[in-house]
Amino acid sequence: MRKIYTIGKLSKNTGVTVRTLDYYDEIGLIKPSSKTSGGHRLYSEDDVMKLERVLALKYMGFSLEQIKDILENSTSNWQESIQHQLELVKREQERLKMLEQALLGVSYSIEFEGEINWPVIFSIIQLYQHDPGDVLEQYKEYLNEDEMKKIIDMNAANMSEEDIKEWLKVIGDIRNNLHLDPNSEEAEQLVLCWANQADKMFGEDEELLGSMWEALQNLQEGIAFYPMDKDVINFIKRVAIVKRESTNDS
Amino acid sequence: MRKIYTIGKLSKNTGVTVRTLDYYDEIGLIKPSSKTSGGHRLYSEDDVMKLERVLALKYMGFSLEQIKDILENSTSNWQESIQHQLELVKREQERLKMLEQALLGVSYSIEFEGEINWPVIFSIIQLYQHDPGDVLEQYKEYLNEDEMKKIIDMNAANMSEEDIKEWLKVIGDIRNNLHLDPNSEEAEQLVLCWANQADKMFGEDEELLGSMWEALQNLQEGIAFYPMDKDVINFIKRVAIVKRESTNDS
DNA sequence: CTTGAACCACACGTAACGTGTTGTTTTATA
DNA sequence: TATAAAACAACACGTTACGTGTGGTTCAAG
Repeated sequence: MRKIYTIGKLSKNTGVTVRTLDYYDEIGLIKPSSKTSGGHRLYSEDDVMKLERVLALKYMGFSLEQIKDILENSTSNWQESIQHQLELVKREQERLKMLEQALLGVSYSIEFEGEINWPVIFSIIQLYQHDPGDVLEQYKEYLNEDEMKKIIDMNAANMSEEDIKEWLKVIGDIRNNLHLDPNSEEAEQLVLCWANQADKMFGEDEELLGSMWEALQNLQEGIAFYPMDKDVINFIKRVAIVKRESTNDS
Repeated sequence: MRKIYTIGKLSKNTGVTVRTLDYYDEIGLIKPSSKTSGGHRLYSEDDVMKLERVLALKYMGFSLEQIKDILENSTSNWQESIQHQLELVKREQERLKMLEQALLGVSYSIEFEGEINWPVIFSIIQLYQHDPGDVLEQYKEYLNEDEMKKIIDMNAANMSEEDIKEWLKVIGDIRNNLHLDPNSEEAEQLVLCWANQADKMFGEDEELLGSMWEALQNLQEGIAFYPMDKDVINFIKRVAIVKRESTNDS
């Protein structure tokens, strides 16, 4: 009752294309165990089993060369191979997480600026090109471990879609009005909005806000808290100084 | 003060290989804006800017063809492209999550069976080849919405590494002793261990355990709760029946 | 024995370059 | 200014896992 399949039947049964079987034969991965006198390939059930194993390993992300190696060398260390694959998968997941964040950032940036702002995009990408832990590395002079953790958590989970949009809108408004006189009403209004939003995000943790602000001020370039760049920070600083002075005067 | 770069200088400044710039020139993505009389390529600052944009888009996961299209057609819809990329990234993340689970499953399987058990591997892969929601689809006759959710949560988070290993060990033990007489002491002991572990996992929710058990019994093939297959389930069932009868007898 | 379907073998194409070769241009040094 | 060294251009082939297409051959049904 041993079944024998022609390449076409095998293809239909497994969903693998004839060309693929052709290729596997060509690279010596799955050679049919017999042939007709005319040269047509005949696959035994053993061959079918091997094909299924190949497909399983392929699904697991191994290359055909690795699969060949694994199936031929019975001495090969399975656990090692699989742990290696797991490592790769985990790294790729990390990369994709970063990438998703970056894409979201770019999307927000376009939505709120109305056009492509390349420097911002570069900054975002630069920001996400390293590990998530490394992103805050630049602030380590100003923030302690505890504060860093809080900020990471805040970025990841605590902020809702709405919060993010609000935050971006506020900063977008500031970016569009960098030319405003720091003494003007409008400028003060903008910074007030910003301060409110910042308070909302940082909650009651005034100390954290203070440390963060100090860190931001000393930033040389790049963006800090997503779309805030040096220009925005300087604008806020200028307006704040003006306000403090006028408060002192009165 | 307009700077002009030879291909080598540009390569050093941007970290892009000469061959890559060569290729970008060849496919018309970045053509140098001038050349020396001898035919050497000279890149202007505009070219450098374009290169940086290309690199940014490449990081975002676009193909060179898409990039060409995006940069050439200023009418192109950025948001659409980025949302599309986001979709791709999310799908890929889903896939990798599944893959990670499958690899973990295979790893556990090898660890506890000591060798490669291909049917188990096939089952695992089959199990994770669909959406996570679809996995439990086959039980929908026996489980209600609520119960399904509980099980999904349990699989994902509630089980620690230790729990999983315990669970696998228990089932591995049963698999290795399927030949035991259902009346024997050893068999009873094995099933007792299994029941304890199941209780631990399902907590006090006896009802859920009941529904699940019913679902498992009616399973035709494949694996249900990771490494439990029909053989294991039948073994447990047989032992349980023997035990119940002997309890009734006494 | 014919005919249509299945099959084999071969070739070229894909994406984004890496690697290597040969011949030419530029640059630095004597 | 002559020459050697470095940089460069242009081309070709290789990579992965097949898809697509072609022409000739074999198989299975009638």
